[in-house]
Amino acid sequence: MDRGWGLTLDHSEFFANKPVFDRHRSGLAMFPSRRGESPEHREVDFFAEKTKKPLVKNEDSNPELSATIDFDVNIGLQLVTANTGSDQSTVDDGEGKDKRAKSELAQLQAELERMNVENQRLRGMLSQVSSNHASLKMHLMTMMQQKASTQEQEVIIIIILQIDCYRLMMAAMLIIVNMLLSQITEEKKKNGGGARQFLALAPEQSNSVSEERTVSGSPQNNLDATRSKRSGREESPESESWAPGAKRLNPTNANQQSIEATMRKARVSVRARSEAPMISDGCQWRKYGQKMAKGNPCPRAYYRCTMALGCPVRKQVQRCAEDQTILITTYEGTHNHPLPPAAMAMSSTTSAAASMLLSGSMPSADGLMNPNFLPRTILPCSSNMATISASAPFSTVTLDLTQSPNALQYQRPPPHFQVPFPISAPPVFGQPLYNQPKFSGLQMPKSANEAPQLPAPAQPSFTDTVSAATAVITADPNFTAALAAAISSIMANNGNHTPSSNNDDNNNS
DNA sequence: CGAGTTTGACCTGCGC
DNA sequence: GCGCAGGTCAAACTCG
Repeated sequence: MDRGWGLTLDHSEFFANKPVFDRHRSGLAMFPSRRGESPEHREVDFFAEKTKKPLVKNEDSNPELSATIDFDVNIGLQLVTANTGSDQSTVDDGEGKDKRAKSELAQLQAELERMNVENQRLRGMLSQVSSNHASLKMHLMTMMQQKASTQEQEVIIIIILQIDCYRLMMAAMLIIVNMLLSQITEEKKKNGGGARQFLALAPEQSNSVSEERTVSGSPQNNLDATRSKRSGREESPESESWAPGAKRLNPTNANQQSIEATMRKARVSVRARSEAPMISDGCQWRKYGQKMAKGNPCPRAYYRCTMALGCPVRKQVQRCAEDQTILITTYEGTHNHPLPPAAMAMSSTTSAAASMLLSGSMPSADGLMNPNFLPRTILPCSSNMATISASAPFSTVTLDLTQSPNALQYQRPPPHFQVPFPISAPPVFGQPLYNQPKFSGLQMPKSANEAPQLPAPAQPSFTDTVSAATAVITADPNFTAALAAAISSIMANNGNHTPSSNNDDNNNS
């Protein structure tokens, strides 16, 4: 069955005042599935109301600018990735299987062609957006420095930042298409059955494939069986999520556990400078072990979440061997309980990143999720800021928050490191940018009536300031989390068109 | 006394 | 099969 992938970037919702860390609300809101709407609503006019207005008075004189402003993007991909109709194939006889396999193959080929087309389109669009973005930005800055009033300057700053954000979101979409494309190509190479293997990765799918994989006596199963013998704790229902190798063959559990087994393999590593022994991420942790790791004089500490009984989330904390001021925190698993606001962003980031890896079908995702691709694609203008990388064999997404030289000077200096989570005021997408606490460095006015405090000569130049503000956004874990959550929402939407039945972690993140 | 930490032992996976 | 490294367990310990 086809499922609307919902890669529609609705302008009004994009600016809606919604927290972006709630995948049910904001994540989906950022990329709502609009299957019932008319085609014109599926189109994205990036700067429809905001920038087509004559905020820039002489835009007509700049063809590049006009081109940018009139840039329409239709990203309603209509990608077909689900296979609810073929779920019963595993119980069919051989002939039925053949027919079904051929049908699926044909479907995949058609899908591949469609995605190739979309991929090319998106690449072209991204290239055009990037190019136009640069010239528009330069043009705006020139204007601002020359003749704009202070109020216009304020508006221009916001426009510039929003343009940056749009561009980043578009890059993220391109990544998604690339990932799917890569997956399908890979599975096609492997031939027939692989298609369903890929499709089965999505949550709430039919159980046949996952069940097969779970039933097989994997080493993980043996491990868990052994552990269950050793410790009664692991046999509690809550603990089964942490022991993903299924002990029972209940189809739903088997499927869920198979997914969780994969999720468990996905890790999210956060690198941040901190003098504190552990970053404060809003969760309660209990240390359960410590080990000396090879090649690192600093011990690695093992923590598990104690906010709920049987919460499967664990984390490892270790200082970087090369630079011991850098604290590396690696998260694993998804919380099975409500989180305090302070913990939501990190949880959202980790679960979203895990979802990215999950839907990326590790082996085939290597080409796309290599350490260079994501940073350059998602954060082309701030590659030295927050970076995301994926590395084999542990499928780890790394958020590197350590290299944030100038821009982060504008943030408040953290006396005790804490990942900042102004949940009620998510950056970029929800509220006016100048209301964001992070923008204190910009010295923006609190309201439009106030005269903005222009940078004094002794302060950084305006160009620096805008770059800094942009960098702050992109380096902000909230932005990263928002972006990851958005991607994750799309992934989840792809695999499951009944959001109400989605994973529990959606409620928590 | 309960909750959290420490630490040595144990188990598993993996490379040789 | 063996040894190594990573990960986990659980008894002993500490602290409020």
